[in-house]
This record gives sequence, C-alpha cells and structure tokens, in this order.
Amino acid sequence: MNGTGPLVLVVEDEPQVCRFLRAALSSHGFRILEAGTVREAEQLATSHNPEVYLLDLGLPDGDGIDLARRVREWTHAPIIVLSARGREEDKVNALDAGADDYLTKPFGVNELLARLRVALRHSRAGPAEEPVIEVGPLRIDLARREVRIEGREVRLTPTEYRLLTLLARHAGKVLTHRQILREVWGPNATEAHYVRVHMAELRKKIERDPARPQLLITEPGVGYRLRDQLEPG
Amino acid sequence: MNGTGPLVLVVEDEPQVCRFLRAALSSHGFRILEAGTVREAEQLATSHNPEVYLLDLGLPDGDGIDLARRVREWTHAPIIVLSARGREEDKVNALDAGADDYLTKPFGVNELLARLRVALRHSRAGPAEEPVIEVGPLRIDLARREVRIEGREVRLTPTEYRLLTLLARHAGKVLTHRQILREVWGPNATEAHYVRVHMAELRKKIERDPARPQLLITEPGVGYRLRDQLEPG
DNA sequence: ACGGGGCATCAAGGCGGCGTCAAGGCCCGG
DNA sequence: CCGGGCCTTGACGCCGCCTTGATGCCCCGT
Repeated sequence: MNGTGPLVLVVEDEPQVCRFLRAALSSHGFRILEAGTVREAEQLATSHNPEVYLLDLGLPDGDGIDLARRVREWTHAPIIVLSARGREEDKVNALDAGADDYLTKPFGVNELLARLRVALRHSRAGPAEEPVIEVGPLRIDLARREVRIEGREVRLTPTEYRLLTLLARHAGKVLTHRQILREVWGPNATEAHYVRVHMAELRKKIERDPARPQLLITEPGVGYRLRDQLEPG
Repeated sequence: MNGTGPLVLVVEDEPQVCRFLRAALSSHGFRILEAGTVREAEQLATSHNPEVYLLDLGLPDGDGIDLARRVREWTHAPIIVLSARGREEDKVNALDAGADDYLTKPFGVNELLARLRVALRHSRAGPAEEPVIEVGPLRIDLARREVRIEGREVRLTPTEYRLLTLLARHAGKVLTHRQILREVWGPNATEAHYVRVHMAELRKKIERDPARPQLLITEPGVGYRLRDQLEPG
C-alpha cells in the first residue's frame, strides 16, 4: 500500500516515535520520507517537495522552529508540529513561525490522521480534473456520463453505457462473451443473446454504417473488441 | 477598538466563557458576533458571513458538529472548535465534519490567538472565493441562502434548497440517486421516491416548462444532473 | 450441395422507472 | 389551541428500456 497517497516528510530523531509514525502513516496509504536532522530535512524537502510535513521540535543539530520558518519561505505545504513541550509559549512560537497545527505528545493515531486530513483538505482546494476516456473518435466523460462521437453527443441507455465503458476501459483488447455478460449483467447471466441485441443498438448509435462496424469489432467465436486505432481496410 | 479587525462568530452558551472570549478578542481588534444556540448561530452566520467561527460543542438546542457541517456546506471560513470534551473520538468527529482546529478547555488566551492567526492566514492566502454559484440562468447566493432564476427570486423549502445546491456544486456532472439520498436525507435513506417528488417541486419553481426540463435533467436509470451549458435541441 | 452454428436484425410484450397528484401528519409560530 | 407550511407516503398512468422469440444471413464442415 505504498506509492498512492500523499507524500509526507517526517522529521523526527527518536527511533521509537519514528516507527510509530511509519506504521500509522503507511497503513493509511501515505508515502513517507524520513529525516532525523535539520540538514537531512532541508535536503529532502527541496528535492522531493512533500505535500505535508510532520515536524518534531528539539532536533540534534538545530531548532525545528527555524526549519519551519525556512520551509515556509518557499512553500505553503502544511506543517504539523509534534512536540513533547506543552507550554503555551512553545505552541505560539511554532504557530507564528509558520506551523499550521501543533500536537502535544502523547497523542492518538486517529487525532493525528484527522488533523492530517484537515491539512490536506486545505492544500487541495483546487478543482480536480474529470476522468475522461478517449478512444479513436469516441470521448467518454465518466463524471458527466456523457458520450461524444466526433464531437456529437449521443444518448445511451444504461445498458448501452455500461457496455461501451466496459469495452472502452479495455480498448483494443478482446473481451469474451462470458466477460461481458459477467460485467454488465452480473455473475449469474448466461444468455449470450443479450450481448448481441444491445451491441446492435450501440452500433446504430455510434457507427457510421452499422452494417459495417469500424469501432465495435466482432471477433467470431470469441467476443467483441473496441478498436483503438485506425487499421487498414 | 471595535470595527477594524476580522469578524468572528462566537457560538457559546456559558456566560462565563463568553465574557472571557469577548475580552480576549475585542482587546485584539476582532469584531464579535455572539450566539448561544444553533438557531441563532445559523441566522447570524448567513446574515453576516463572518470570517472565522469559534464553536463550542454541546449547545442547548443541538449539536455543534452538525452546525459545523452545515456551515461548511456554503463557506470555507475557518471553524475552530472549543470544547471541554477531550476524547480523541470527539476531536476526530469534529475535524472530519469540517472543523479546522480543536482546542480542549481549558486553554490559554495566547494559544487561542495564535491558532486564530493561523486560521486567518489560511483563509486569506487563497483567492477569497465568493459564496455564490452561477449555473446558466441560475444564481445561488449561499451566504444569503437566496436563489434567483433570470434575476427573479424564488422561494425554496429547505429540502429543495439542499437538493439544488447539491446539484449546483456538481454542475454538469451526474449524481446518482444514491448520492443524492445520502447527501440530502442522510446515510440511511433508501426511499428513491423522495427524490422524484422533490425534484418535481423544484422543477415547478425553476423551469420554464416543468414538463420539458431544460436545467434539471433526468438521466434514466442513473440519477439527475444540472445542465451547465446550453445544448442544441 | 446441404445442414448447422454463430451472428445480426426486427418486433412484440412486460415491467420497472419516472412524473404527477393528493391526502395525511408533523412541527412551528401566532 | 389553531393554522399554515412542509415532508412523507400512497396511488396511478405513461413511457422507455430490457427481455424474448422469430427470422434470415454468412461461414464452415461434411
């Protein structure tokens, strides 16, 4: 479960806390960078540009507060301070130096994760892009559930839409009758005739000449395939 | 020293804490709104659109968590929860409901002020987004809870308003029946009929010809979507 | 040449989704 | 205590989609 989630830089010199954080974070999909000193932390920060920082104070070669201040000079990535010092003055100094949150040890895993979610919620305010599949002249916008062929919009019934998206997600590859039936009609479906009827409907809507398909290709005796590039003929 | 600084809405029912907060905030230039109940808080929030919220849990007429969730539906203004409950579960719930920070009572004035500075630093960093959604001829002012169609104001019931804002926040995208039910009627709702009835009411109010919808489009077998661009036909 | 299996097409029918109307109950304000 | 607004719930009719069967074609093997 490594390689998908946000990249977090953990700056911490106590091995025990390190292990604790590593377990908590990696089990929730985060990718982790670790630094034990201010020097290491700055190198990793500039080279990898992590999405969020977990910062212990009291490092062997300098103060975490200064590190926070320097990091804040070139990025708005959230910084969460983890510290054994619970004095109010320490918190105020860290927060005013650029930290976004301050947790006093000991703290629970769930609180840490919740505060991480808050931090990431802030930094990801930007709009996310929509997933779109493009195959030849076809364009399928999954979020809008909109299908266009050469720019023109086509209305599809639920079954036709499921058929087409299934084929499009495996563009170029042959899907057997059995695979198609299981994906579109559920694991118990057996009537291969369903596929033929709905494939004909689909061809009426997206093929120039439904009698001579250029996109929805029949593979006799095997299944169907959505052509993903022009072929001779 | 009133009239210059950021407007903060204090939601708190204990008079003693109220006095404490009032003194701490006003002496640092904040302008203050006070509410002792969820009801009051929502009225003041929508009418004055404060820059930041200080929210006590355990109010006489409802849960502060729900208040946070509802406020978060139409603004990104920071919410700082102040609570005597120190359990980790309480913190996680509040933060996941939309709160940006959580202070356990008792806390120091300086820490509160420092965390307020962090919150304001965040909200002023990004482009101050207006709490207004415009989709085609529709204009929804979330702070005023006001809906206009081609300039004319329309009165919506609470359910209709939630339906419309849900669709508007995902303008153009298809929302499934399940998504709509979960967002508007809560995670346990199953009656798809609710959606149909209220969608019909909504159409009566915002469609020119409710029998031929141009805005609230039905996606048969899937759900609904709010059209965000003109289409031929 | 003939027969059979796989495939395409068409049409009929049933069924479920959808829109509409209306009655009943709940909550809140007067 | 009464009244109005709103949500829920049920009934009903329509339309569209899926299913299902019939028919014919093409390709192949015999």
